[in-house]
Amino acid sequence: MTPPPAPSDAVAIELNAVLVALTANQPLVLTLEDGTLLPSGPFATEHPTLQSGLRAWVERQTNHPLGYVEQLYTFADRNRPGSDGRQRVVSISYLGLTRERLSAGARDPEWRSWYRYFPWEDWRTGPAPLIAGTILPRLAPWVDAGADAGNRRERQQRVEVSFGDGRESWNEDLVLQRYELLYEAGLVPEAKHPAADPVPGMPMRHDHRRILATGIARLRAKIKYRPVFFELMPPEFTLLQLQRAVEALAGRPMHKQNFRRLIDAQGLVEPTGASTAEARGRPAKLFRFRREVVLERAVVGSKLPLSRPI
Amino acid sequence: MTPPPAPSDAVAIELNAVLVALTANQPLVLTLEDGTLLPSGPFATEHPTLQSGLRAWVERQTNHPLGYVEQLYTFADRNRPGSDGRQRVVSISYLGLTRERLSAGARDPEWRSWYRYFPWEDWRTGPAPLIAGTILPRLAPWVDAGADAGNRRERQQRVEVSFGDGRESWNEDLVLQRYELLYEAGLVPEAKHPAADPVPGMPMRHDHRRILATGIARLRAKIKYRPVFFELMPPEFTLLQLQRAVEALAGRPMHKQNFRRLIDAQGLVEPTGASTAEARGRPAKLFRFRREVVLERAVVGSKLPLSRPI
DNA sequence: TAATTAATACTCTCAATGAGCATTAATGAG
DNA sequence: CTCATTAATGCTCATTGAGAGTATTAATTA
Repeated sequence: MTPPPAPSDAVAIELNAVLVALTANQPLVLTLEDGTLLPSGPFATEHPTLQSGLRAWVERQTNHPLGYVEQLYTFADRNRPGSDGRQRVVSISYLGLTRERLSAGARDPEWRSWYRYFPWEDWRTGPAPLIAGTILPRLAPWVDAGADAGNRRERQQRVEVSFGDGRESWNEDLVLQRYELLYEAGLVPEAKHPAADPVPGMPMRHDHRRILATGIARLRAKIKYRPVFFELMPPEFTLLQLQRAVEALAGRPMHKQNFRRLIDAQGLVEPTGASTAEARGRPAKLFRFRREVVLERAVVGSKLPLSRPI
Repeated sequence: MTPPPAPSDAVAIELNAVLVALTANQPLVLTLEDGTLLPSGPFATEHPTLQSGLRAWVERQTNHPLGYVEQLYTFADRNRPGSDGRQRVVSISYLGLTRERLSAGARDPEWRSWYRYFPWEDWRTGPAPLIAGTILPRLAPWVDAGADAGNRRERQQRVEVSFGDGRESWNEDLVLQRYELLYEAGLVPEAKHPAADPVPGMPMRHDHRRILATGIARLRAKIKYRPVFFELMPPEFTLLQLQRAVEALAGRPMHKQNFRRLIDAQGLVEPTGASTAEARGRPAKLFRFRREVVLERAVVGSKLPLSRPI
């Protein structure tokens, strides 16, 4: 029962990073090689911890501090191609939020909107037409191709939960489930037996688009109970800019008055006193985040009918 | 910018498991070596994925299927003792839920209540007296020993967020934060410079108590939006047994009527028709879970002021 | 038949959420 | 100077869910 840990066969540790920034209301992710790869590199042994290794490596590359880092997932499911099959790759992926972007217009590395990879995830101007127009019709034959009635029912249910009906009942957190569904149905080029005519959305090499989906899903879930979007904003910003930023991440439009009510109720920001003089109309007041509240906001809501302890 | 992945120096992959079961309203965790270790073992290269490796290994040991598996965290922060310092250990930890327990009364492996390791986490019969009686008084000097006023304020805030005032405002999800706070304050034996007289609660070797805290925290958070406690219950159970099970995990008492209202509203269970004939009074009806709803229940609630997409 | 245990039936309050309508404020273009 | 333009506010309203409490009914066994 207690097998003493022994060295495995040859193993390479690889770090993958989903680095997110925001510019002009677009959620950006750092990519390499013409947008086909996420930044990744070997884990250098001189670093005491994985996070410090990642942080050092990213900051050296981008010349900007990494505001927030969070581990995403560890995969160990593939072998290094070209090796004799015993060289296993363990890839540990991270989500990182950063405020500034690298040299603009660079070709490699390049910041790209994540909606280029997941066009069906952008519901900011209403339901993504891609879903009702293309995805649901393409998924229908896959549902019908289920082995038996039970399998078909299960597939149907998965489609409904992930994509809804294409017009309402959209859950923006299910980014990974949606990608995996399309993968299984062979509708993305990365699939094992891809359809000749995949669904729109740029693919990536290896499992990098899957890792990106994991990162987006994690971030979308996180902003609901922790104000991590702090790390993506400039030091001063208007409330409308903040709203647009959250909308860019969540992929959904928000109700302006309610958004302000919420931000206000949580005491997340304070006015700097200054205003913008952007365009024609009334200038917007500038705000900054109140760093102090970050700690307080560790509180989360519960969905269980708790009793007050006696 | 794109360093080609290369094999690291010698690396050993180790799997750690937090295996949870429930008996007699106690949340149990599988331990080894007189309760000082979590089950762990090397990652065998013949397994295609990490999860299948863990699953196979656990099921071989316990002769019971593993109902639910979830990755917890990957640590790579220590070196194998006795090696030349280049042999790095990457430990990947998992949470697993299982329905049945291994041979009862066995000494090793042994199922133990997790509240032996974290006695302050059990608020089922009211605030854990340990907190107001011992922990808060012992943390006070640590707060006062902060380097400067700002540091002291930050420490004070961390104590308040993690432990509340010891009587109310308890957030049961912050298991890991609380353990880490005690660790930093030197109040657990595992700390780097432990106090001569640590706080009650059984320690573990290496960082295993930390991993256990991570698992408990994850499970407590999860049951609020996904009915994973399915996997811990016998095939048939009464609603009161179910309530006691959830209370055991959450470490808090619940309001009976509201608990039933919630279970009912979600359509999680259906009556089997049978009843128990346990003790004196009215027998309780037996229920079973409706497996069908697991998929549907992927829906989560949002805390952002979303607008209905146009 | 009474004690015992489990299960129900309701009610009430409070806070949060999603939504809508209307109005005020401060600019720059002309 | 005034007017279109953009941003910000002020309110109201309905609905829902959570937390809590009181009282009553049901089915057993000692």
